[in-house]
Amino acid sequence: MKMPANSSGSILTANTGEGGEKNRIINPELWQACAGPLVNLPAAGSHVVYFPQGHSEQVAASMKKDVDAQIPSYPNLQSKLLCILHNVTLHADTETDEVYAQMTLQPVPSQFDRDALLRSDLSMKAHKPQTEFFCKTLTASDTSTHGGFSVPRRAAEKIFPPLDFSMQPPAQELVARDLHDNAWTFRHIYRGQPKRHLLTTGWSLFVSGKRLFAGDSVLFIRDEKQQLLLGIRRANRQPANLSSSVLSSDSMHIGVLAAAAHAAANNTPFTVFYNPRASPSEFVIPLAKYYKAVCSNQISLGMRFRMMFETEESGTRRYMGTITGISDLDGVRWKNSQWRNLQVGWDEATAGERRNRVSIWEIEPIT
Amino acid sequence: MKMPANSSGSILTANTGEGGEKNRIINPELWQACAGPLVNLPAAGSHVVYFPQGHSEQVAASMKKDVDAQIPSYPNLQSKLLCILHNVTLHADTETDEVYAQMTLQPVPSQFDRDALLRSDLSMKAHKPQTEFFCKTLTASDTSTHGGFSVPRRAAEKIFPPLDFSMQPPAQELVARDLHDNAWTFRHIYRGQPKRHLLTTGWSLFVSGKRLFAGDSVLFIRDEKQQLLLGIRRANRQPANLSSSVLSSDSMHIGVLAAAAHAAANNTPFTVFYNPRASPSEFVIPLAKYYKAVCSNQISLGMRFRMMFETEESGTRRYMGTITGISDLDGVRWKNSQWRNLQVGWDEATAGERRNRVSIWEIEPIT
DNA sequence: CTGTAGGCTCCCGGCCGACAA
DNA sequence: TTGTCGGCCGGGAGCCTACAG
Repeated sequence: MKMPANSSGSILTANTGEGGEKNRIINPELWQACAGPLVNLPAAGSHVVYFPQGHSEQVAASMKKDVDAQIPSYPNLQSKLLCILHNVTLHADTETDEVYAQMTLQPVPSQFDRDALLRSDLSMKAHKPQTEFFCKTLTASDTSTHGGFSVPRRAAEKIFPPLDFSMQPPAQELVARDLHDNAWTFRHIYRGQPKRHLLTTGWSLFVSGKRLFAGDSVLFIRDEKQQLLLGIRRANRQPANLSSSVLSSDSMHIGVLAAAAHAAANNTPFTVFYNPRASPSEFVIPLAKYYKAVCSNQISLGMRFRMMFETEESGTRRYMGTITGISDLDGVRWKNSQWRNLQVGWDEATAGERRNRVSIWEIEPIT
Repeated sequence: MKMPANSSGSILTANTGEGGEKNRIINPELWQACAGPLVNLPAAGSHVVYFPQGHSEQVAASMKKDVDAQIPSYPNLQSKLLCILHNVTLHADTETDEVYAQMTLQPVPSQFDRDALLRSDLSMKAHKPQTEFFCKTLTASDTSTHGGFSVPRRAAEKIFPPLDFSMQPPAQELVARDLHDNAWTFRHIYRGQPKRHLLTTGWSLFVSGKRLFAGDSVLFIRDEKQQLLLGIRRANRQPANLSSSVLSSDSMHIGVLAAAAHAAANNTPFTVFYNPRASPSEFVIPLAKYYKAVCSNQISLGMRFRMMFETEESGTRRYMGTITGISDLDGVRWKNSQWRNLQVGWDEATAGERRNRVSIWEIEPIT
């Protein structure tokens, strides 16, 4: 297991995977765009708090299977581990383009470390401004074999190179690279009555190559070098890697807990995968963020708060809610855990899909 | 976790998976045909020997990643566990059609149990005769969009319903069901100069639907009800589920060992997946087969033996070899393990791809 | 007996504007 | 502003035979 010494470096270091992925750097801006606006990975070298319970939840979500009563509890494994984050690498599944991050964590004795807190704090402030970016959910027409892709006007004007309007009709060839650095070329044309931006030749190859369907999203960004990049986000349709056919979900859950327990007992490094779009919540939290929330938020029943959510088109908006209870999510295995121990209600009735349990560092109290 | 009482029943019980797979019975004959002629699952209710080391090897093979030195050793976990096999269910990956079996094992105190041995013995004798079956490796022409599928003459005559040769040309519609019980229809026609059997209309849909390429194999069988079934076997091409993006391979290996260790310590059931075409060797061995080998085979250096292998077209043949050494495969974690502790050489020089380590129950000594 | 290639047909992939939400 | 449809053209999917190994 490698453990590079660059604990400073950039916020996101992209790198090769465990398996076959060639030695290819994943573009961090594109990864971030695919992961969504709420995702903010902690910096390599900083201190973090790791929640095995949350990790287990991600496994459950990926397998579409709840934690089984068979799973032994690990009485020596605490509900949170203070760790140093040695390494963060960005990845994308070669088959599905699903983005995920690999993190190497090493538990450290949990004595207060002012220096660690400061460094963690620094990494948090480094949240980059959103790059030039647009995201569109594909319509039936966009994905049918009958035609091309209808580009939203603003998107085309903001992201694509300007067309030469002296041509009749104005058109150009676009080249955009995906997470695996594959180049896709499209004919971009401005035509029709009324006039509109369209991607024609090359588009259907992309749709079939990525196996996209109506409801999936495509996003374009322009990176710092003015290069055009594109990524995809699949709709939350069912057929995920349901059962991996390699390991039972029980063994997976046990693997998560046993690996963390072993690492905690020996203060040795261990590796986790964080899958931002599969997981309901981040389970590796910057130490500074954690401390800030725990120290400053005085939690009480009836307390009002705001919380960020991602919108349909990859924006953010805040919803307001009220704390209705404080209790263990799992009183048997994880007693007195802070993982989603706040029961909440939401102001807006449409909030059916929002979670009814959150952790303290996810919310902003209203002062 | 269910634990049905039918410890007698049929050799192979097919059932639903952990995850979403609908409540669908996988046809045991088709599963067996896809798994290959050497695969012989132990019967539910019988006693087996489970080798965590072999299980770990399967995980490594599935991830294309060797076991890492980071994995803690489980000193309390023996290299073999005597278990009762509560349940065996057959599965096929919804995406790839890869066949695998889920087994529920429960460790039992390892005292000799004559009754268990007998029952295990019974299950072994029940090896069914091969059903009517053919298997063909797809050629470039079979998979090109230019044409259909050329059916080997003997195969068509043995498996397909007879054609009405009064027609000009003789033709019929075939319906065959795959592992997921999806029906595929093909036009079967006998034409050309010289005459031959071909599948035309419908064939290309099947090829693209299953994402088959030249080198992959397709197989047809007729089950007891004279129904036509078809399965596929992919060539050993690289892009497997390299990294699952859910769990690090370290955690997977730990999960395998920790689950087995926990089950062994408490005599509670645990679940494993056996993937016949990914794994180099079976790691759940019928107790009778194990005992027979251990008791009757007097192993010595220089001993001659035969061993079964699968041929190109899903037949079997024996190769001869000599035992060249007896030693631990992994002297650190698995001392004195019988898992592939025999080093061997093969008579035929072309045996480059054959393994140089085997376990005692895989070979037949030459008397 | 069966793999590949050439020929031929026609279906549907894919580009267009019309129209309406 | 943009989703869907009807029109329409051309390339390639797919059925056939010929030929060779």
